[in-house]
Amino acid sequence: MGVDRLDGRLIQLLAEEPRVGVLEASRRLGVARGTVQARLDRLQSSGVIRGFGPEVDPAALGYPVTAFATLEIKQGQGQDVRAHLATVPEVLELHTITGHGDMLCRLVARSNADLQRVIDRVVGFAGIVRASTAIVMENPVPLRIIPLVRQAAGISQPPEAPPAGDDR
Amino acid sequence: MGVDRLDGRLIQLLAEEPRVGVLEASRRLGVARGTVQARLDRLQSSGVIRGFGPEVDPAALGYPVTAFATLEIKQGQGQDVRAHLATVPEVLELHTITGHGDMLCRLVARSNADLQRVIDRVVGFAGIVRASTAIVMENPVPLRIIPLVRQAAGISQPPEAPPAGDDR
DNA sequence: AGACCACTGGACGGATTGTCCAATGGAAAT
DNA sequence: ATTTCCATTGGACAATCCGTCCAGTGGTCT
Repeated sequence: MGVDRLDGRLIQLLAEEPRVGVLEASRRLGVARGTVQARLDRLQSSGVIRGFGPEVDPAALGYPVTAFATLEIKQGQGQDVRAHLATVPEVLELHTITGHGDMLCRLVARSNADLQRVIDRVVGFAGIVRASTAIVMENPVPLRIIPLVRQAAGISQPPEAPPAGDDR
Repeated sequence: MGVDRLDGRLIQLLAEEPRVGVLEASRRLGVARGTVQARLDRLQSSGVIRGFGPEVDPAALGYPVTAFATLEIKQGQGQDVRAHLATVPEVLELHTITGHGDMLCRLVARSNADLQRVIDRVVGFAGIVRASTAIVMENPVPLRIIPLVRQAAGISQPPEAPPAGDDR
């Protein structure tokens, strides 16, 4: 039910060079094309790989400001608040977290000033008791999954950060 | 610099059905193939579309628990802490946020018990003064970008929840 | 008017895809 | 040890798509 090394290497390859097709992948991995196709089908049908949708950069769309808002919800208003937040385009994701009816959402805005507008729209809804916002300044580690895939597949982590002489 | 309606529709189409090729997309959108190719090239070179990497589900890899941890960093230890967190596979993303040397990171773990191990590894590093963790219970709005793309492209939002008048 | 640019519709060869097949290998079960 | 099961291999096939040219058209800006 997990992923083995070949799966791991395949996912890694696809992540690094999404353009490679099944045929090219089979050459890179040193296995038959049919094997790669079978693995890919299995990875997708088993849900490990959800899909290959385009990764859009909010900043390039004109929304360079990202922020995380913690919302305190009034008891019993959860459903309504979720529905409300789902209608706000600037809300990129929403989680319910441990705590007294708390939620955490990721927001984007055109500018710091615009963020105020977004927040007003987000919290301008009955059921939201309080909100605290944290603006993102830097993103040292962008959303990634490869290191986890490698670990799950039993592939040793790449010598990226480790200082000393790397490739030689 | 932005995206127009055609760009928006193209991105939306690619997000809904990643399998469609350039040719099929041109048919769906009602434009010439060359146009789609030109738009795609522009969207990618301009950075709006970063790529088409596989979307991997951590849960399917055996990491069904997600959590957000807010870390308070000791002055001047930022770089070291970042390097440290970057080596932890379970750290899916890391942000520096407003506040006194605060950071916010997304973690995953094999179980609630395993989360303790992950947190210990994360905070087990000089420079991290304090950490508070919030476990994700539900994810009402999974990471999405289409609504924002539609807004940026000037496409009216889909009539999903609100059947009649918008927000009134 | 002229220049510029995006889009169109078409063409080309090369490459890839989805889908079959039989044969091989190893591992688990009997 | 023998059988069974399954993943992998290497090959084949037609159909399709890709990357890349091209000339013609329409709209827009100078």
